[in-house]
Amino acid sequence: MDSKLRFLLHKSLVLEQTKQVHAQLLLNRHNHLEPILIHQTLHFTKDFSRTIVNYVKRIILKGFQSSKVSTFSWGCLVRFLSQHRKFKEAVTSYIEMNNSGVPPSSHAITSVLRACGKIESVVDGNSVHAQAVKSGLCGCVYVQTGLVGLYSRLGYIDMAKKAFDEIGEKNTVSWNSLLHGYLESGDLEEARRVFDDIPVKDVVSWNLIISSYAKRGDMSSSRSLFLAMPLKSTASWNILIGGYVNCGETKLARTCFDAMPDKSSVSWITMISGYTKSGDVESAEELFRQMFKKDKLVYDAMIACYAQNGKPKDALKLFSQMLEANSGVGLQPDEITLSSVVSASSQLGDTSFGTWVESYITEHGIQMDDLLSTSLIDLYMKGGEFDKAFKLFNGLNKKDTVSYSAMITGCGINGLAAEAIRLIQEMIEKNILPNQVTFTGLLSACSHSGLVQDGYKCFDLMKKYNVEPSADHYGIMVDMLGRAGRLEEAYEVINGMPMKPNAGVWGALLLASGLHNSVEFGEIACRHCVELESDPSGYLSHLANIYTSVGRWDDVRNARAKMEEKKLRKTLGCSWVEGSNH
DNA sequence: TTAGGGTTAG
Repeated sequence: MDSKLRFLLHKSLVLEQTKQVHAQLLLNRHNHLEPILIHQTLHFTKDFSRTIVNYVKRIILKGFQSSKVSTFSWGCLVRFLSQHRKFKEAVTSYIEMNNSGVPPSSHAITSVLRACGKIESVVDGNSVHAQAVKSGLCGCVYVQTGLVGLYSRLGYIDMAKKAFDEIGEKNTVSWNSLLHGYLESGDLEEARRVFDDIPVKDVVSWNLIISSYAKRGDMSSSRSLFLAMPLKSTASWNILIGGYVNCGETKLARTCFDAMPDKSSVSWITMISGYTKSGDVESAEELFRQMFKKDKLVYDAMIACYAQNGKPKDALKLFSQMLEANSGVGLQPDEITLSSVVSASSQLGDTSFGTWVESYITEHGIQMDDLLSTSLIDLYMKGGEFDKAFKLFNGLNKKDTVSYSAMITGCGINGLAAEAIRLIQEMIEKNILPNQVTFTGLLSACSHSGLVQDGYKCFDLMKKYNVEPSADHYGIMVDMLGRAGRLEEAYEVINGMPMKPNAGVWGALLLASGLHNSVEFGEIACRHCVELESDPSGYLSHLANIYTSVGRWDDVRNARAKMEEKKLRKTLGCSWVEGSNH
């Protein structure tokens, strides 16, 4: 029986099988095999699964007879969490292990050190270091290398160097961790020296240095090192692609993508995100379609692509496909998926979705982080559910420019100008710098509430914080002055613009001219709008309305005739193009 | 030890 079970345990198990085998173990009183079951299950689980974590945790918390076994099992769990990027949970589980008096294994220590580095927790990192010393595991190369990695990531390069020097037999990983430290600290010269000193360079050594140049936007150095390296891994290619994507060189990125021999999921995602940034949704879709096996991150990337490029309906459609287990996909969304999805529903103005997301989060144990909260804040503010928005806002771990901007924008839409002004004052006091988005929200708050004085003040504030006003910001100013009937002033603002006014700016003046029946400014604004836009009928009809309001019937007829003429020309143009195709 | 997915406007 024992051997049969052991055989079963060597196979890859999905949760249902784990449960069955576990039941059999218990039935046959083979409890001593539970740790192996845990190990195998976690070892073979490719995609992160919360149900598996919970299941394993239940077994562990029940307790084992020997502390050695407990150490082993906890180590497996902490490593699993850290490997699947659940760093906070890895640290929490490690602490839980400590609290139950189980001594750490070197596996647990190295995994938790990595996690501490990733979440940049100095306090936790230090206490793990102290424990490693106490438990005598500091002589282990892996643990020592883990310490180099931790301090490198935390930015304590001197500590990293010290830990590195203490390693008796340094392996390439130890060297790479130190290299990483110098790269992180921005000391390229020393990094280069370390790189040259590495006795046996592996792909990671090369990849680290290549990626440092790529991150700096120095693609020519990155590329020449890439060409010089002896054996390229998929990661090397991906770094190069990512570098080009970050510089906006989508075409060069695509060339690399097409040239690389073995594409990984990362390659596809990087390329899709490149198209997302350049706004080329079709190309992203094409890649997504071509992908054979789509993992969760690819779905995330594609949903984000839709959400970021003004296609919220497509984002939600893909999200529901992702959830559908019977379509063969059935992937679990996490906080990252949901933040895009919430953003999409916000664009559609569907507040009810926020409630759904919040209950989904509690039901599935998803951790709500600041980015997801921010997208919910945006959603609730736009839907006028201020209490919910403020509650989330006050609960943020770290308020930043984006979350403040979401609040201010929401205030702007709902006419809460005073609140918007209070918020920007608060953020400035906290040294959180406003950006273009913040000011768009703030100015439109003033505009919607008719607070011209405050609007000017806010506009001046832009200079103070080195935010270059865009044409849109001028547009809001024009809108604000125009609504207040100060058309002359609005026109002056347009003439004072450092850039060419766009149709939005002139459109704001035209709208205001309509509100205040000004033929003079209406004509000027309309003329510019017609020049700038391919379809002028809306502008012309607006002008016609202004003529109507002051009883200039000849002009009304003229304007309408012009509209007909343009419409006709457009139709003729279209049919000519169509005709030439045949 | 390297490479991939997220939030605010228009």
